Amino acid sequence: MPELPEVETTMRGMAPMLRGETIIRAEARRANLRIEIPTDFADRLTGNVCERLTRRSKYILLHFTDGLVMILHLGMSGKISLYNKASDSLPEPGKHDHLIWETAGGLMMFNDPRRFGLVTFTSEAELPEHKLIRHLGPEPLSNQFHEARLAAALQGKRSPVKTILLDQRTVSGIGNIYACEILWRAAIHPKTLARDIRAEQAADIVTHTRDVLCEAIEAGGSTLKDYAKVDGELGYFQHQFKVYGRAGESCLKPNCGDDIERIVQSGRSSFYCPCCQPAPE
DNA sequence: CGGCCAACCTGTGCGC
DNA sequence: TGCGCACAGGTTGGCC
Repeated sequence: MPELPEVETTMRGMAPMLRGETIIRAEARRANLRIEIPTDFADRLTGNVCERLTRRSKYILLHFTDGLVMILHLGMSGKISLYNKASDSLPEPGKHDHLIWETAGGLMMFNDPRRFGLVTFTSEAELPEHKLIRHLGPEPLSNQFHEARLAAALQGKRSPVKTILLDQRTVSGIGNIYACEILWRAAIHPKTLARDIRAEQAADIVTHTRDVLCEAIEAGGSTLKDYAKVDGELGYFQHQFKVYGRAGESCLKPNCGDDIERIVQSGRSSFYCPCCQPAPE
């Protein structure tokens, strides 16, 4: 489900309830998600103090004072629910609430119907070389992601440019929705072969990647304000997409208005404007 | 190595 | 109302 902006928003939403707080109770309500849930899930967390939260690509990282790092991925359908003990009524966990952890002031649940999400542990020292982390490419909002780097990744590749953007080794955190949004903004057809992308187009992709992700994070941040008062469900927020999911509707570029089309590329939907993003020969 | 596809799961919405 | 199918925002292992 969530791509970088949703994961960032989720992490920011969790932080106030967790930062500097001791986990007083934790529970794993099933043995596995996409991978096995550590059997010592509750033991490793209980009594531990969460020092800070960070995000790497689509992974949320909880850093504890004893050097433990909890790696959380929301998969396709993962959500975090937050409950403030002072103001919210605490619910009974439902069918898809797989993980629960609690501080003095709050309770959090990880809900994931499709179970493509995961939770695992590592240590601060081993984190950079962790199997799930080490292959990840640059963060799209960091200065490690730039035109030359993208151009190098596109160089000579026969895959469509969209496939390269979805490859987390190229740049980490872009998913199907934002790949569509980026290519629409950059006026590049999703089927364009990576090797045919010109230098200025690569530069456009970098710019539009930053813009669209930043705008979405801002939109998520404003959603968060509404959540602050009530029982919160993090991991999903309504953002206005310009092209994703708009098949048959009008292109929103000024003076265009052509109908958005949907095609399938390696099993995933791509949405594009046939006028603004002309097909490669 | 490059590139494609199935597989992992459940839920939802649609056409008949 | 029920049934079957298509589809959903991620990742990875296996195959050619």
